[in-house]
Amino acid sequence: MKETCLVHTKVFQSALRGKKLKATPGRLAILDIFAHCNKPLSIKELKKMAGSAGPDIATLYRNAESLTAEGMLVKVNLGEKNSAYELASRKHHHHLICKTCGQVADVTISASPGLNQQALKAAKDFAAVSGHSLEFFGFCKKCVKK
Amino acid sequence: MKETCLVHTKVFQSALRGKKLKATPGRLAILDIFAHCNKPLSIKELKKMAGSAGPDIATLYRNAESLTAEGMLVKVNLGEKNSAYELASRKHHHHLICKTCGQVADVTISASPGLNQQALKAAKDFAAVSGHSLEFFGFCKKCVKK
DNA sequence: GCTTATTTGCAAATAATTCGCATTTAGTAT
DNA sequence: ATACTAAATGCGAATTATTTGCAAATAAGC
Repeated sequence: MKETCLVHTKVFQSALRGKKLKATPGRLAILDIFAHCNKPLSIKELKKMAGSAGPDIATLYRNAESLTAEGMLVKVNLGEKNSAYELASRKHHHHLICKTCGQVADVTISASPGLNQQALKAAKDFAAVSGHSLEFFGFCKKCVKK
Repeated sequence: MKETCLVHTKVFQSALRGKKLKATPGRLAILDIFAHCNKPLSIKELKKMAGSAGPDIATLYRNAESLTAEGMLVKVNLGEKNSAYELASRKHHHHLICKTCGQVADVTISASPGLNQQALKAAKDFAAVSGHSLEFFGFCKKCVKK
Protein backbone atom coordinates (compact mmCIF):
# COMPACT_ATOMS: atom_id res chain seq x y z
CA MET A 1 0.00 0.00 0.00
CA LYS A 2 1.03 3.60 -0.54
CA GLU A 3 2.58 5.52 2.31
CA THR A 4 -0.61 6.60 3.99
CA CYS A 5 -0.44 9.11 6.79
CA LEU A 6 -1.66 7.67 10.06
CA VAL A 7 -2.81 11.03 11.37
CA HIS A 8 -4.91 11.66 8.33
CA THR A 9 -6.29 8.16 8.41
CA LYS A 10 -7.50 8.54 11.99
CA VAL A 11 -9.16 11.82 11.17
CA PHE A 12 -10.86 10.40 8.11
CA GLN A 13 -12.06 7.35 9.98
CA SER A 14 -13.83 9.48 12.56
CA ALA A 15 -15.19 11.75 9.89
CA LEU A 16 -16.64 8.81 7.98
CA ARG A 17 -18.18 7.30 11.09
CA GLY A 18 -19.67 10.68 11.91
CA LYS A 19 -21.52 10.37 8.65
CA LYS A 20 -23.39 7.22 7.79
CA LEU A 21 -20.42 5.76 5.95
CA LYS A 22 -18.21 2.85 6.93
CA ALA A 23 -14.50 3.56 7.13
CA THR A 24 -13.50 1.14 4.40
CA PRO A 25 -10.15 0.85 2.65
CA GLY A 26 -11.72 2.10 -0.56
CA ARG A 27 -12.86 5.34 1.03
CA LEU A 28 -9.71 5.86 3.06
CA ALA A 29 -7.64 5.39 -0.09
CA ILE A 30 -9.53 8.18 -1.85
CA LEU A 31 -9.36 10.54 1.11
CA ASP A 32 -5.69 9.82 1.61
CA ILE A 33 -4.92 10.62 -2.00
CA PHE A 34 -6.69 13.94 -1.69
CA ALA A 35 -4.92 14.68 1.56
CA HIS A 36 -1.67 14.57 -0.37
CA CYS A 37 -2.90 16.26 -3.53
CA ASN A 38 -4.72 19.55 -3.32
CA LYS A 39 -6.20 19.57 -6.77
CA PRO A 40 -9.24 18.17 -8.50
CA LEU A 41 -8.82 14.60 -9.67
CA SER A 42 -10.87 12.58 -12.09
CA ILE A 43 -11.77 8.97 -11.42
CA LYS A 44 -9.17 7.88 -13.90
CA GLU A 45 -6.53 9.92 -12.13
CA LEU A 46 -7.59 8.55 -8.77
CA LYS A 47 -7.26 5.07 -10.19
CA LYS A 48 -3.78 5.79 -11.45
CA MET A 49 -2.70 7.30 -8.13
CA ALA A 50 -4.18 4.47 -6.12
CA GLY A 51 -2.11 2.02 -8.12
CA SER A 52 -2.82 -1.54 -9.04
CA ALA A 53 -3.36 -2.55 -5.43
CA GLY A 54 -5.90 0.22 -5.03
CA PRO A 55 -9.67 -0.05 -5.23
CA ASP A 56 -11.38 -1.23 -8.35
CA ILE A 57 -12.57 1.53 -10.65
CA ALA A 58 -16.20 0.67 -9.95
CA THR A 59 -15.49 1.13 -6.26
CA LEU A 60 -13.91 4.48 -6.97
CA TYR A 61 -17.01 5.60 -8.83
CA ARG A 62 -19.27 4.38 -6.06
CA ASN A 63 -17.23 5.94 -3.29
CA ALA A 64 -16.73 9.23 -5.05
CA GLU A 65 -20.49 9.39 -5.24
CA SER A 66 -21.18 8.39 -1.64
CA LEU A 67 -18.49 10.72 -0.31
CA THR A 68 -19.95 13.53 -2.37
CA ALA A 69 -23.47 12.75 -1.17
CA GLU A 70 -22.24 12.98 2.42
CA GLY A 71 -20.46 16.23 1.75
CA MET A 72 -16.88 15.03 2.13
CA LEU A 73 -16.04 15.58 -1.52
CA VAL A 74 -17.29 18.10 -4.01
CA LYS A 75 -17.69 17.49 -7.69
CA VAL A 76 -15.73 19.94 -9.77
CA ASN A 77 -16.41 20.75 -13.35
CA LEU A 78 -13.30 21.52 -15.32
CA GLY A 79 -14.91 21.55 -18.73
CA GLU A 80 -13.73 18.04 -19.45
CA LYS A 81 -16.00 15.17 -20.36
CA ASN A 82 -15.19 13.36 -17.15
CA SER A 83 -15.93 14.95 -13.82
CA ALA A 84 -13.39 15.55 -11.10
CA TYR A 85 -13.57 15.72 -7.34
CA GLU A 86 -11.77 17.36 -4.49
CA LEU A 87 -11.93 17.48 -0.70
CA ALA A 88 -14.88 19.46 0.56
CA SER A 89 -13.10 20.38 3.77
CA ARG A 90 -11.04 22.98 1.95
CA LYS A 91 -12.34 26.51 2.08
CA HIS A 92 -14.64 27.67 -0.71
CA HIS A 93 -12.69 28.46 -3.83
CA HIS A 94 -12.82 28.31 -7.60
CA HIS A 95 -10.47 27.24 -10.35
CA LEU A 96 -8.62 28.73 -13.24
CA ILE A 97 -7.83 26.18 -15.92
CA CYS A 98 -5.26 26.58 -18.66
CA LYS A 99 -6.95 25.86 -21.97
CA THR A 100 -3.70 24.59 -23.41
CA CYS A 101 -2.09 22.36 -20.82
CA GLY A 102 -4.94 21.80 -18.37
CA GLN A 103 -3.05 23.14 -15.37
CA VAL A 104 -5.41 24.14 -12.57
CA ALA A 105 -4.92 27.00 -10.11
CA ASP A 106 -7.13 27.78 -7.16
CA VAL A 107 -8.64 31.23 -7.07
CA THR A 108 -10.67 32.96 -4.40
CA ILE A 109 -13.33 35.41 -5.46
CA SER A 110 -14.38 37.89 -2.82
CA ALA A 111 -17.82 38.50 -4.27
CA SER A 112 -18.51 34.80 -4.53
CA PRO A 113 -20.78 34.39 -1.48
CA GLY A 114 -23.14 37.10 -2.66
CA LEU A 115 -23.64 35.58 -6.09
CA ASN A 116 -26.20 33.03 -4.96
CA GLN A 117 -28.60 35.69 -3.70
CA GLN A 118 -28.14 37.65 -6.88
CA ALA A 119 -29.01 34.58 -8.93
CA LEU A 120 -32.06 33.82 -6.85
CA LYS A 121 -33.34 37.34 -7.26
CA ALA A 122 -32.93 37.06 -11.03
CA ALA A 123 -34.88 33.81 -11.41
CA LYS A 124 -38.52 34.14 -10.46
CA ASP A 125 -39.36 30.45 -10.84
CA PHE A 126 -36.84 29.37 -8.26
CA ALA A 127 -37.25 29.09 -4.52
CA ALA A 128 -33.68 28.55 -3.42
CA VAL A 129 -30.10 28.64 -4.63
CA SER A 130 -27.89 26.23 -2.76
CA GLY A 131 -24.57 26.62 -4.50
CA HIS A 132 -22.70 27.41 -7.64
CA SER A 133 -19.89 26.30 -9.85
CA LEU A 134 -17.53 29.00 -11.03
CA GLU A 135 -14.57 28.03 -13.15
CA PHE A 136 -12.31 30.28 -15.15
CA PHE A 137 -10.52 29.46 -18.36
CA GLY A 138 -7.38 31.06 -19.67
CA PHE A 139 -3.71 30.52 -20.36
CA CYS A 140 -0.90 29.91 -17.94
CA LYS A 141 2.37 31.80 -18.30
CA LYS A 142 4.15 28.78 -19.69
CA CYS A 143 1.60 28.18 -22.44
CA VAL A 144 1.08 31.78 -23.44
CA LYS A 145 4.65 31.94 -24.80
CA LYS A 146 3.59 30.53 -28.13
CA MET B 1 -38.29 18.32 -42.27
CA LYS B 2 -39.32 20.44 -39.33
CA GLU B 3 -40.88 23.83 -39.91
CA THR B 4 -37.71 25.80 -40.33
CA CYS B 5 -37.87 29.55 -40.40
CA LEU B 6 -36.70 30.98 -43.68
CA VAL B 7 -35.56 34.23 -42.15
CA HIS B 8 -33.41 32.45 -39.63
CA THR B 9 -32.06 30.14 -42.26
CA LYS B 10 -30.90 33.04 -44.43
CA VAL B 11 -29.19 34.66 -41.49
CA PHE B 12 -27.47 31.46 -40.48
CA GLN B 13 -26.32 30.76 -44.00
CA SER B 14 -24.55 34.10 -44.21
CA ALA B 15 -23.15 33.70 -40.75
CA LEU B 16 -21.71 30.30 -41.64
CA ARG B 17 -20.20 31.55 -44.88
CA GLY B 18 -18.69 34.44 -42.95
CA LYS B 19 -16.82 31.83 -40.96
CA LYS B 20 -14.96 29.06 -42.70
CA LEU B 21 -17.92 26.72 -42.50
CA LYS B 22 -20.17 25.50 -45.28
CA ALA B 23 -23.87 26.10 -44.85
CA THR B 24 -24.87 22.46 -44.78
CA PRO B 25 -28.21 20.98 -43.74
CA GLY B 26 -26.58 19.47 -40.67
CA ARG B 27 -25.44 22.84 -39.37
CA LEU B 28 -28.60 24.68 -40.34
CA ALA B 29 -30.65 22.06 -38.53
CA ILE B 30 -28.74 22.67 -35.31
CA LEU B 31 -28.92 26.43 -35.60
CA ASP B 32 -32.59 26.32 -36.44
CA ILE B 33 -33.34 24.21 -33.38
CA PHE B 34 -31.56 26.68 -31.16
CA ALA B 35 -33.34 29.57 -32.83
CA HIS B 36 -36.58 28.08 -31.59
CA CYS B 37 -35.35 26.92 -28.21
CA ASN B 38 -33.53 29.32 -25.94
CA LYS B 39 -32.04 26.80 -23.59
CA PRO B 40 -28.98 24.59 -23.45
CA LEU B 41 -29.41 21.30 -25.28
CA SER B 42 -27.35 18.16 -25.15
CA ILE B 43 -26.47 16.22 -28.27
CA LYS B 44 -29.07 13.64 -27.35
CA GLU B 45 -31.71 16.34 -27.04
CA LEU B 46 -30.65 17.86 -30.34
CA LYS B 47 -31.00 14.45 -31.92
CA LYS B 48 -34.47 14.02 -30.50
CA MET B 49 -35.56 17.49 -31.64
CA ALA B 50 -34.10 17.03 -35.09
CA GLY B 51 -36.18 13.90 -35.49
CA SER B 52 -35.49 10.78 -37.48
CA ALA B 53 -34.98 12.74 -40.69
CA GLY B 54 -32.41 14.93 -38.95
CA PRO B 55 -28.65 14.60 -39.04
CA ASP B 56 -26.90 11.50 -37.81
CA ILE B 57 -25.68 11.71 -34.24
CA ALA B 58 -22.08 11.65 -35.39
CA THR B 59 -22.81 14.66 -37.54
CA LEU B 60 -24.37 16.40 -34.57
CA TYR B 61 -21.23 15.82 -32.53
CA ARG B 62 -19.00 17.01 -35.32
CA ASN B 63 -21.05 20.10 -36.04
CA ALA B 64 -21.52 21.04 -32.43
CA GLU B 65 -17.76 21.01 -32.21
CA SER B 66 -17.10 22.98 -35.40
CA LEU B 67 -19.78 25.54 -34.56
CA THR B 68 -18.29 25.94 -31.11
CA ALA B 69 -14.80 26.29 -32.52
CA GLU B 70 -16.05 29.07 -34.79
CA GLY B 71 -17.80 30.80 -31.93
CA MET B 72 -21.38 30.25 -33.05
CA LEU B 73 -22.20 27.94 -30.15
CA VAL B 74 -20.95 27.84 -26.59
CA LYS B 75 -20.54 24.74 -24.55
CA VAL B 76 -22.50 24.87 -21.32
CA ASN B 77 -21.81 22.79 -18.30
CA LEU B 78 -24.92 21.87 -16.38
CA GLY B 79 -23.31 19.39 -14.05
CA GLU B 80 -24.50 16.47 -16.13
CA LYS B 81 -22.25 13.86 -17.64
CA ASN B 82 -23.06 14.99 -21.14
CA SER B 83 -22.30 18.49 -22.23
CA ALA B 84 -24.83 20.90 -23.65
CA TYR B 85 -24.65 23.77 -26.07
CA GLU B 86 -26.46 26.98 -26.78
CA LEU B 87 -26.31 29.83 -29.27
CA ALA B 88 -23.36 32.11 -28.71
CA SER B 89 -25.18 35.07 -30.18
CA ARG B 90 -27.22 35.51 -27.05
CA LYS B 91 -25.97 38.01 -24.52
CA HIS B 92 -23.67 36.80 -21.77
CA HIS B 93 -25.62 35.04 -19.05
CA HIS B 94 -25.47 32.17 -16.61
CA HIS B 95 -27.80 29.39 -15.53
CA LEU B 96 -29.66 28.27 -12.49
CA ILE B 97 -30.42 24.57 -12.53
CA CYS B 98 -32.99 22.80 -10.37
CA LYS B 99 -31.29 19.91 -8.64
CA THR B 100 -34.52 17.95 -8.61
CA CYS B 101 -36.11 18.34 -12.02
CA GLY B 102 -33.28 19.79 -14.09
CA GLN B 103 -35.18 22.88 -15.16
CA VAL B 104 -32.84 25.63 -16.31
CA ALA B 105 -33.36 29.37 -15.89
CA ASP B 106 -31.15 32.07 -17.32
CA VAL B 107 -29.67 34.50 -14.83
CA THR B 108 -27.67 37.64 -15.37
CA ILE B 109 -25.04 38.56 -12.82
CA SER B 110 -24.03 42.19 -12.78
CA ALA B 111 -20.57 41.56 -11.35
CA SER B 112 -19.86 38.89 -13.92
CA PRO B 113 -17.63 40.90 -16.27
CA GLY B 114 -15.26 41.85 -13.47
CA LEU B 115 -14.73 38.34 -12.26
CA ASN B 116 -12.14 37.46 -14.88
CA GLN B 117 -9.77 40.20 -13.76
CA GLN B 118 -10.25 39.19 -10.18
CA ALA B 119 -9.34 35.62 -11.03
CA LEU B 120 -6.29 36.66 -12.98
CA LYS B 121 -5.05 38.76 -10.09
CA ALA B 122 -5.43 35.79 -7.76
CA ALA B 123 -3.45 33.33 -9.88
CA LYS B 124 0.18 34.26 -10.28
CA ASP B 125 1.05 31.48 -12.72
CA PHE B 126 -1.47 32.62 -15.27
CA ALA B 127 -1.06 35.19 -18.02
CA ALA B 128 -4.63 35.59 -19.18
CA VAL B 129 -8.21 34.75 -18.30
CA SER B 130 -10.40 34.46 -21.35
CA GLY B 131 -13.72 33.41 -19.91
CA HIS B 132 -15.60 31.65 -17.20
CA SER B 133 -18.38 29.24 -16.54
CA LEU B 134 -20.76 30.16 -13.76
CA GLU B 135 -23.70 27.91 -13.05
CA PHE B 136 -25.98 27.97 -10.04
CA PHE B 137 -27.74 25.03 -8.47
CA GLY B 138 -30.89 25.14 -6.41
CA PHE B 139 -34.55 24.23 -6.35
CA CYS B 140 -37.38 25.55 -8.45
CA LYS B 141 -40.65 26.54 -6.81
CA LYS B 142 -42.41 23.46 -8.07
CA CYS B 143 -39.84 21.05 -6.66
CA VAL B 144 -39.33 22.78 -3.32
CA LYS B 145 -42.89 21.88 -2.29
CA LYS B 146 -41.82 18.45 -1.07
C1' DG C 1 -22.04 21.82 -65.39
C1' DC C 2 -17.34 20.46 -63.37
C1' DT C 3 -14.03 20.10 -59.69
C1' DT C 4 -12.57 19.70 -55.12
C1' DA C 5 -12.41 19.97 -50.38
C1' DT C 6 -15.96 19.26 -46.88
C1' DT C 7 -19.48 17.01 -44.98
C1' DT C 8 -22.46 13.13 -44.19
C1' DG C 9 -24.27 8.52 -42.84
C1' DC C 10 -23.26 4.25 -41.26
C1' DA C 11 -21.00 0.94 -38.71
C1' DA C 12 -17.50 -0.11 -35.80
C1' DA C 13 -14.14 1.38 -32.20
C1' DT C 14 -13.19 3.74 -27.78
C1' DA C 15 -14.08 5.75 -23.59
C1' DA C 16 -16.85 6.66 -19.57
C1' DT C 17 -20.02 5.09 -16.31
C1' DT C 18 -23.21 1.87 -14.21
C1' DC C 19 -25.04 -2.57 -12.86
C1' DG C 20 -25.59 -7.51 -11.14
C1' DC C 21 -24.16 -10.60 -8.11
C1' DA C 22 -21.42 -13.60 -5.26
C1' DT C 23 -18.07 -12.74 -1.71
C1' DT C 24 -15.95 -10.08 1.86
C1' DT C 25 -15.94 -7.04 5.69
C1' DA C 26 -16.87 -2.95 9.10
C1' DG C 27 -19.55 -1.96 12.80
C1' DT C 28 -22.43 -3.67 16.39
C1' DA C 29 -24.44 -6.67 19.56
C1' DT C 30 -23.76 -10.86 21.92
C1' DA D 1 -13.63 -12.82 20.74
C1' DT D 2 -17.60 -14.42 18.11
C1' DA D 3 -21.62 -14.03 15.51
C1' DC D 4 -24.64 -11.20 12.78
C1' DT D 5 -26.16 -7.92 9.30
C1' DA D 6 -26.11 -4.31 6.30
C1' DA D 7 -22.89 -2.20 3.51
C1' DA D 8 -18.95 -2.44 0.51
C1' DT D 9 -15.96 -4.76 -2.85
C1' DG D 10 -14.18 -6.95 -7.12
C1' DC D 11 -15.09 -8.66 -11.38
C1' DG D 12 -17.26 -8.97 -15.57
C1' DA D 13 -20.88 -7.59 -18.33
C1' DA D 14 -24.08 -3.99 -19.79
C1' DT D 15 -25.00 0.82 -20.82
C1' DT D 16 -24.17 5.17 -22.37
C1' DA D 17 -21.36 8.76 -24.43
C1' DT D 18 -18.24 10.05 -27.81
C1' DT D 19 -15.02 9.37 -31.66
C1' DT D 20 -13.28 7.47 -35.85
C1' DG D 21 -12.68 5.36 -40.70
C1' DC D 22 -14.27 5.38 -45.02
C1' DA D 23 -17.03 5.51 -49.19
C1' DA D 24 -20.72 8.24 -51.06
C1' DA D 25 -22.94 12.75 -51.32
C1' DT D 26 -22.72 17.72 -51.82
C1' DA D 27 -21.71 22.99 -51.07
C1' DA D 28 -18.95 26.57 -52.98
C1' DG D 29 -16.27 28.41 -56.51
C1' DC D 30 -14.98 28.45 -61.31
